[in-house]
Amino acid sequence: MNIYDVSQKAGVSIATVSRVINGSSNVSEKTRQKVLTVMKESGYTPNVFARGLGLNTMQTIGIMCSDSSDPFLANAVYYLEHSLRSNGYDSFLCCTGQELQDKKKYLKLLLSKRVDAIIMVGSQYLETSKKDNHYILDAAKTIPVMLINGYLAAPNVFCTLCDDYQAVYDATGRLCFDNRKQILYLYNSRSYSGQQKLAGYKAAIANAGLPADDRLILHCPKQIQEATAQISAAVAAGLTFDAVICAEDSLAVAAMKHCRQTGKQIPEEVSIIGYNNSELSICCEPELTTIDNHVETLCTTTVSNLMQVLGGTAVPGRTTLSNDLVIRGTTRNVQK
Amino acid sequence: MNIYDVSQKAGVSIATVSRVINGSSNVSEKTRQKVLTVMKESGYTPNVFARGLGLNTMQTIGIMCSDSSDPFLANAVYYLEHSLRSNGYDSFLCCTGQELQDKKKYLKLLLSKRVDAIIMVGSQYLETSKKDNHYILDAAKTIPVMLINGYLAAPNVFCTLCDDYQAVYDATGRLCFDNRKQILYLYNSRSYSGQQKLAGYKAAIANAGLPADDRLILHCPKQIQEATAQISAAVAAGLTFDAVICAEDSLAVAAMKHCRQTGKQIPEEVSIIGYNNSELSICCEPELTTIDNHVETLCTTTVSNLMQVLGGTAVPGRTTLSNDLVIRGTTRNVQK
DNA sequence: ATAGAAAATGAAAGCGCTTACAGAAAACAG
DNA sequence: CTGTTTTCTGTAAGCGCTTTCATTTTCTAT
Repeated sequence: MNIYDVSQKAGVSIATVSRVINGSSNVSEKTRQKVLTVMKESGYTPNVFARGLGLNTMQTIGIMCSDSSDPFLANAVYYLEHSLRSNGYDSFLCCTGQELQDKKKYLKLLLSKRVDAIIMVGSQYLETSKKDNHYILDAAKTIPVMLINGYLAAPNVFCTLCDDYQAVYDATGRLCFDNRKQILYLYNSRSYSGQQKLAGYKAAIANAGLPADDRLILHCPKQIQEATAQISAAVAAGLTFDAVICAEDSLAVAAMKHCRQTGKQIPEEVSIIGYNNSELSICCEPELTTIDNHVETLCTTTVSNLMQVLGGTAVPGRTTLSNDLVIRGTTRNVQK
Repeated sequence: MNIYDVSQKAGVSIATVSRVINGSSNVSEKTRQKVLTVMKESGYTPNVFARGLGLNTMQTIGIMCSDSSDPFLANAVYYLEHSLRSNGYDSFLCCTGQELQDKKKYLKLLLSKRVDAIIMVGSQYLETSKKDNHYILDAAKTIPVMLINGYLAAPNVFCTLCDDYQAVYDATGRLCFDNRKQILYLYNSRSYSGQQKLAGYKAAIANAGLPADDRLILHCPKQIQEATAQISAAVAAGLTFDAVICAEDSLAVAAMKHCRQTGKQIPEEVSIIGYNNSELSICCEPELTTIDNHVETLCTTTVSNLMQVLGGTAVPGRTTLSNDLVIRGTTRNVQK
């Protein structure tokens, strides 16, 4: 069943059928109805390939995500897909992993599939070396690139970020206000947003008049068990702390495990703050105080920006959204 | 840059270039190299639309998944994508949600995109009413449909399942062996695999000579907090138990929360077993004994079956894999 | 060398759709 | 009822690729 068959059944030319399919206004109402009826009755679906060949667009957006088993990213992908769909676009998901080479490969793949734009979710897509970001700029020469939680100033690249600096600054400030003196900072990624978070931490420490102590800044693996071991090793080597702020909820869970294993009471002796307000944060006991970065808003904003870009409307290169601190059971004020 | 340009630069006809692209054997080595060089130098990529038009295939598999934020499904999607990719196929992911209408819509969408096959991951795709599964059979008339964790006997439908019945039977048996007498069963989904699990539970209970008590079978929401509330409500209404076996890890976490809130010691007073061996299971304290259903194997097996189907090799309609019980800290033998 | 078989190549006809252009029908004014 | 617009419809030329079929080149065995 192709457009020709439809045109025959409806007694018109294929051009007219095509016009009906594409909603062209140059079709009389009577003809339109006739064609629509035939299409419905015969269950006709236009061939996407032929359509793509003619229009050179597939109404499809490529989504790149480093790891869909990361809860934050999985959620983001979910919201992105839905938001795109409700705007009439389909999506093409790639789970790229962390390797630069793979990212390049998948990006090329998406370009070869002729997607209309690319959304990269996760700051993992920004390499520390500027030269390594070149593959993104290359893609942006062809189609718009949307970056979630990363920032790259370049033409045709549009970024949506949450204000990680401010969020960590505020959260750390709260720990200081609660009279914590040795605030441990756990992080996993050195990405753009990772740097922002760290900067927020440092600024808050300085602002509270606490000494800057690099031993309190600990890089951890993402996996809970490994991270727990890392913390325990640091403690065995002399590290002490009375609060922890983490760049990810999973690290906060690791910190909680460590505390439980070593008998430190939460929140009496140690306050802990996570990041992402993920499912993990309400699995623990006590439940985790954490920073909510509003994944859904992040995603819908990105898609709405993208729609504007595709529609030819100008959009700022960077859109920043704010976060909230969700207070639960792992933080408490201590009397000095 | 199209195939014509390449053919000109290489001094051959477009037919020859096409043969090189498609790895046809009827090209002399010298010509092949010449063409390959030109393609590389000019960065040429074949246009997928034109290619699809000619070949009527896109080398793309549609993946349907009800909710990519579910850790089990997210993992599955990840493994599926990778496995497909390494077999030269791209994938097209749809997060359909639970609504039958949406599932139908997305399935239609995938068909209209001319995917070469469809993988449905999660038993959510099998409705209790047989008529509601008709949309799957319709799709199977056109392209192969692979079902993960669901079973539907139909031509061109191929199912990969883990042996949920046996897994729950064994796990429940172990609780019996540990002298537990009131084994609570928590489940969320009434899907095919959900039914299998429940049947395994009932059979084990019967086999151990314990009385069948429907009050011990509790349907819970998936969300941890809601599930916890549900359990607490049942307990307030008179429910007692000394062991819990769950159809999902999240329900086990909920059970643990309930126990902690009501002061029941795990595993001294209550044993708990989860399902999926997800990240959740090592977040809790003590860590959760759980059933590992080997997502990765499930996915690679499915893809490998699919490749055979696409290659024209016969494949059984059902492939069943076995599970393992991973013993951690939430189970213990009690002396009677 | 040469007939015959095998391998390599090219010309051209689609694949199903969009769209520029031209022509027909309808609408309108006088 | 004619001449002029305006609206609608059809014809045909692509879009970039695959593939059949015919043709040319190369190889093999005599």
